[in-house]
Amino acid sequence: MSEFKDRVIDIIEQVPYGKVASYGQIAVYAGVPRAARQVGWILNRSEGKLELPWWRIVNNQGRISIKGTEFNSPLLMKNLLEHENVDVNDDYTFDINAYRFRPSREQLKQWHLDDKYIETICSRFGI
DNA sequence: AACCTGACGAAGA
DNA sequence: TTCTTCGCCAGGT
Repeated sequence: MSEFKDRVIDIIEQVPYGKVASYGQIAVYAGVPRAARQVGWILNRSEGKLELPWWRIVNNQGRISIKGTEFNSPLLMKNLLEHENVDVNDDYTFDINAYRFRPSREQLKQWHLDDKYIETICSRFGI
């Protein structure tokens, strides 16, 4: 779990300004396709402790789905995204595909994933 | 120990 | 299209 967590954190740090990635996307890049839930768990538990662009990680439906803690809230997340020119609707939805982070093949290779797996990802996300 | 609950999401039915 | 199931797995009760 520790290795997976390290990978998740490393990848999230690389989601650029003005872009977003889904929990499932991060899980895929970290090498465990169905661990979206763990990604959410890691973010939830690391809030306030790590310097991560946590507001750029959203659900795959294009909706802000956090509940909110003393460190964050859906509104704060919305404001941070809008500050990066991501157009978020009042109901916390937005066009995720318009802003989705699409790593290059070079970037995917950097995350120590085997070539076959990378091909699967590329075809799935159209890279 | 058993069971529940998530900042999730793909696959079936 | 909407609803359920299940993978994933740490923490709480």
